[in-house]
Amino acid sequence: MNKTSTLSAAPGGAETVDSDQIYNRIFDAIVDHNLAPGTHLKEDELCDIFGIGRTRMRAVLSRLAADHVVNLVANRGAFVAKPSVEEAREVFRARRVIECHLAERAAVNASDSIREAMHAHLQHENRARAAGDVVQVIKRCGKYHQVLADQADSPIMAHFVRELIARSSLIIAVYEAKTPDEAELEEHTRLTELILEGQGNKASELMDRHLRGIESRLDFSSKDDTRRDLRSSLLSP
Amino acid sequence: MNKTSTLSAAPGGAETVDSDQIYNRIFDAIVDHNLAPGTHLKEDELCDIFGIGRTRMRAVLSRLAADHVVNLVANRGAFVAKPSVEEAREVFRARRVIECHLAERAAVNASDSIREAMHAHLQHENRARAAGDVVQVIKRCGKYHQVLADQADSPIMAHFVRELIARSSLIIAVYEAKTPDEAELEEHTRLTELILEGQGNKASELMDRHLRGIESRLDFSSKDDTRRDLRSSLLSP
DNA sequence: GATTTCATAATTGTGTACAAAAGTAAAATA
DNA sequence: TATTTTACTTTTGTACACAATTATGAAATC
Repeated sequence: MNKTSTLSAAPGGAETVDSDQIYNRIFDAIVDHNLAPGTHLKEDELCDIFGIGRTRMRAVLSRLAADHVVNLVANRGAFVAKPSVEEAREVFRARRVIECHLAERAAVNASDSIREAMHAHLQHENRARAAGDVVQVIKRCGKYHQVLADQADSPIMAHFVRELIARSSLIIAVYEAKTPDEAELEEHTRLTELILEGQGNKASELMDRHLRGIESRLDFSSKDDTRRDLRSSLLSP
Repeated sequence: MNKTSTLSAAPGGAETVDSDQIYNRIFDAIVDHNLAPGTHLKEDELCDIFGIGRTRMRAVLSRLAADHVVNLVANRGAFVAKPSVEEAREVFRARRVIECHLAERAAVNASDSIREAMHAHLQHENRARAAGDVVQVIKRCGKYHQVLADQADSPIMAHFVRELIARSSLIIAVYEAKTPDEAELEEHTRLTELILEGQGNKASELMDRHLRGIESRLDFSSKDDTRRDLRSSLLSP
């Protein structure tokens, strides 16, 4: 009954919810396909859901807009972004440029901490696959690229990748891949091997093929929009 | 005496200033070194200067923070960013990755429109140099990279470059280059030639050397902060 | 004199009220 | 019936008031 409440310190004090949490909640909901592209994010509704005023919710929506996962339309409000075909191609082009570089760099700097982080993630990924949890598999696949980027010791490019992955998730939502795909997991495993072996060039090449593969499996045809209930999309997990 | 006022249309109507203009005004002031790194951007002061309320000014400052040219510190406000040495290195690393790719891509797609845009810009650059206008030369040098990025037909990466250039400008402000540099202009000319000749590889290589050159001329020593008056920094041009 | 304490001022944080714009649907018109 | 008009509702845009926090400087203490 108590929002996100970490129990308040002051006696009877009006606890305030962390804006960052709300931002992450919505960001994740979008990336995890719990909020369909095109969904109108009404301010009052969100304020009710999270128990904050419009001022702060507006700031959250601005941040999401800066990440390009939300569009702000003047006098109409915030909408979950709905990438165009051109935008989709651009996102994957940028990903190839940056992620190939980061894969190579991670390979050159291959260390125990990288090994640890990558293996930990691959375990999650395989576990989800073994359990047949399709939703989890999709989430983990996206996460793999983030984990890799974070290990390349290039925070600025890792930040770009974060945005590009989120946008990719929207692209996949709009232009749903024909095959949910098996090869993707294998490629993650192989790519991890190459990086840990310090094979920078090969890692970069595989990353390029991998990303082209994902892009080529997209289905660029018109789809009908599916709508969902805001409250259940955001409050369920 | 009348702020930014484009004379209002409605009779006696309270004209409203465009937030985008204000955003650009401050962004440019930062990039053009009219606003020193570390400067406290007080909300009330800015509101007085531009004649808008705090709500809108806050939105503008958030956008600048998303660009990483301004830092938002909780309960203390907005400050012009002051990049650390590590951040400086990261920015230039990212620039090399992205701009080398864009230079190559521009060369591959070399067209008349690219020739036109690049030559037009180089003229400005040389004119400023001929006139001995040091401030203008610095501005134009940064702009060159933006013009080039915009010609590579990769809007997402061009957008990343825009942010990186702005951050580079702050880096240069903090770790002022020893030599204002002559070679830089020459390299721009040579790079333009390579691109228009369709020599992608060589263009990419020269861009790499060019960016490393700029970075290597930075002076990473402690500097004292210089402060300036907000109003004169923002309203003069 | 240097440091701490405290009162006051300056500044940011956030909800809310009201204005402006856009959406909606019933009534009027062709 | 199809279209336009109009009144009404919903939603966003913005300023502002007040709360919370931080900065400042004078007085007190060592």
